[in-house]
Amino acid sequence: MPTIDATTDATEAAHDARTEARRRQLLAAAARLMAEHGSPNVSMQAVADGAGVSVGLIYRYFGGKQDLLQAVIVSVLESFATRVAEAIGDEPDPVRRIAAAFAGYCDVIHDEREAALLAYRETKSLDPEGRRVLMDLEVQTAQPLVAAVTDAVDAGLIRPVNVPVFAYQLLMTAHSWALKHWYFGTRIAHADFVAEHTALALSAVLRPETRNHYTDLLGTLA
Amino acid sequence: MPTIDATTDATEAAHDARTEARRRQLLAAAARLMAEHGSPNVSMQAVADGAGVSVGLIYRYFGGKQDLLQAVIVSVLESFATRVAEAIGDEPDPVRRIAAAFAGYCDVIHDEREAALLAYRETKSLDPEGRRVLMDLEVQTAQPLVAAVTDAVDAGLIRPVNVPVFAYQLLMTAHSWALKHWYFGTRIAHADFVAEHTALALSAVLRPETRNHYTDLLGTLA
DNA sequence: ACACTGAATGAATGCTCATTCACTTACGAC
DNA sequence: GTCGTAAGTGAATGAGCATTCATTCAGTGT
Repeated sequence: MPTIDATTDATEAAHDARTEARRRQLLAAAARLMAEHGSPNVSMQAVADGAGVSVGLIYRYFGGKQDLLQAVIVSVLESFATRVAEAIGDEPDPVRRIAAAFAGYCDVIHDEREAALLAYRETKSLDPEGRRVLMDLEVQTAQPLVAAVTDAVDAGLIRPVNVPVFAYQLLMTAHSWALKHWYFGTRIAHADFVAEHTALALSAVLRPETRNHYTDLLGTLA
Repeated sequence: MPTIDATTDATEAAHDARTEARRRQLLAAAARLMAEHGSPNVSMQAVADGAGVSVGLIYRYFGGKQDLLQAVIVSVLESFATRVAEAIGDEPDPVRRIAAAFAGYCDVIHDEREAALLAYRETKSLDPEGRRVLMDLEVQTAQPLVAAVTDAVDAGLIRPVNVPVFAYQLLMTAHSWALKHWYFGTRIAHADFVAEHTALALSAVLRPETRNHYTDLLGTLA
């Protein structure tokens, strides 16, 4: 039995776990502060204080402020992608899968409104390489929706549309809950917002002969 | 004849004109630089250089950096409002007025893409009072669209919808050309983007019996 | 116990930048 | 021409901040 290897493995695992925890702790503090005040208005000292740690330590985990900001945004987008994937589940009907994916996006945005805005506000100040990563991630996140729309078109359930454009329209609608919360927030409840936009989007593309299968999704537009 | 008053009036007018010109010159330089690099990355020195004046002069025209930023965003939104109002013209058919207003928004956003993004990115760093002003301006800009949708509903041309939500959906779609230009820019021409979204939005809400009046706007969804 | 390794600290460094102000220049009134 | 007022200048000030690094601390193997 390789006792030595086992010990080193165990300690290494413990080490990695602690490192990961620290990293997450720093990211969480940075995300909270940057979402609230904007990255340029948050000093490294403030992040350190927020995490209950000294400034110097941040530099053991991140290359610098730029790197920290990028890591914050990446972690936000990754959590979005994960949650959206979960939300869709295994709905077989492509049209209902569109609705489920859209609702998933909307709910994630609703829960992480400030974080979503952070990504919009601060992306510009990243280096080109960092921006590319974020764009890739976002396109990834949109993939389930694109797939569902493609399936619906292929199955003849909806009229032919420009798939990437239609799918991104839905994505942007979800984002708009965060971007224009000051407007929508006082005019409509989130659940109604989701229902209304689901109905609008589907009403635009459903074929007349398939509309009556989805009256539950069309609401007053049925 | 009040010669003295006339002279003072004339010189005062000339004075005001020069002051206005300077102000615009400074705003233009600031807008260009801030749109490109983001307000926090643009020093007052850089704005001064960009406008070909000295730093100190900026403080004769604006209270400080914060004030300058706010003035830049306000001027951008005001130019948007003006251009949109022009674009709509006097189309009598409410449905076609919706289409015209939407196209107007889209064109303005297309022409001033960077400026539009500036408003999104930097609003957070304004004081609450400044933000309120910007929100008012944006709602003003949306008014023609809200009015057109209201008319269309009242005239029974489209199904009843949540008017402010539907109108803002269109506004956000126009904005999304700027927000996601990295995505749409390589996938669809601007004119096609406008046509596709006009068709989608109208297809969602037009009554079956009125659809055939607007086949030109519905394109492939007719 | 002891030495060793890496985690953690926080004061010191050096830079950038907004803002000020003592001074200069341009210009209209007389 | 010359006086007064307003426009314009740019070096100096001082605050804030990212980043570094000499030092301390804590845990682990022997």
